[in-house]
Amino acid sequence: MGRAPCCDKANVKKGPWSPEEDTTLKSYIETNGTGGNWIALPQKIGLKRCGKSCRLRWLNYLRPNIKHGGFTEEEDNIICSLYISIGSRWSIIAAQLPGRTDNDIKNYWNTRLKKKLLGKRKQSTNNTNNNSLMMNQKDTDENSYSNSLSSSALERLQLHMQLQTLQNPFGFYNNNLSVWPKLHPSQEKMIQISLQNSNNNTMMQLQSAFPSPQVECLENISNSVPFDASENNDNNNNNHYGSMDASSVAPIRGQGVEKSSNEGIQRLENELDEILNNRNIIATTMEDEFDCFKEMNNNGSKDQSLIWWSNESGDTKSGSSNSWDSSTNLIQEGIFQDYELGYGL
DNA sequence: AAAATGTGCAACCGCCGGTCA
DNA sequence: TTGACCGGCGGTTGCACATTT
Repeated sequence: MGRAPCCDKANVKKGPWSPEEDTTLKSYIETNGTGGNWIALPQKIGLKRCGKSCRLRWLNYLRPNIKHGGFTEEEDNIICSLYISIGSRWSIIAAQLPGRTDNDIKNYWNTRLKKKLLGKRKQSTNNTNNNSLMMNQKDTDENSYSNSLSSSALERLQLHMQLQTLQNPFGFYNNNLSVWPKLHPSQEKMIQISLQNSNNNTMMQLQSAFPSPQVECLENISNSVPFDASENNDNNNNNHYGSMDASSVAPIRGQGVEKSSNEGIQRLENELDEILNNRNIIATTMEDEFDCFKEMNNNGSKDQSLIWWSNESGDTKSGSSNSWDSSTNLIQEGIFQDYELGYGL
């Protein structure tokens, strides 16, 4: 049996809001607040709207200091960075961008930013390989691969690799540590835990598929340093969420989110296996994707686009701790903490 | 000029977790 | 402890407008 609807759908208005409705809602909330009950609010003020609809309208449009459009490159970078790190958790991403709503960022990502980074993939593939039967086979394989991997994970993997390629287009799997986006310690920990919980061949497979000092480093870590779960608790007590909205750091919920550590680890393992199994497909298609970066490279934006992936000081010895822009470092701590919590790690 | 196609974005939908009686 | 209610979230849809054919 389904859940009862939040309102009488037959008697509520849907669709675009009129200026009169906006005025009514805005003036009431500015004067009285929401009253702590969105469901009851429309009845109070005589709006034939669902409470949820009122809430959404207020949060996404009527609320003061809302910015629409005109995303800056810095905002682009933040969005990309966080998307790769935590996926489509728009509320958390929005919390890092004052004046932006999760809906706005989500739309911006889906309609522009994602295409900017990934969207030319198909076109470039076709241009480069017009008459190649092998490429037709490759495309088929790639599509199959794409379908098999969750779109979020796939996009993040692609972005990860494309950013790497941008910095060093002549060596996909070279051993230059500075090329690899450095992992946050918590990310390393996640990988470490997932590997500890899988068979010992997994790290060898990872190193084989993506040979890099970073993976090698992770291998060493996993062999020598047991993970101390209490560290997470310490982090929890230190308010590493920074300026993040308290509502944004609730445990992960919703579709596709694991409810136990075993499920989380299992998913990590599964996605890693799929990545490894399809390594060759990815490797051959990466070359077709070079021009995906040209747009990001224009206007001297390359450095800015990648500043949060590289160590500004030029120190390439550390594989983990200096990869994040200092202004958001504490916030990132919180984000990954949240990520860990979401995976039950 | 008209039709087809693409794009951007506001709004809706359904699910989930927290709260409280 | 349980279940209803509510807020919040991410995914998706639908429509207006822009661009291309």
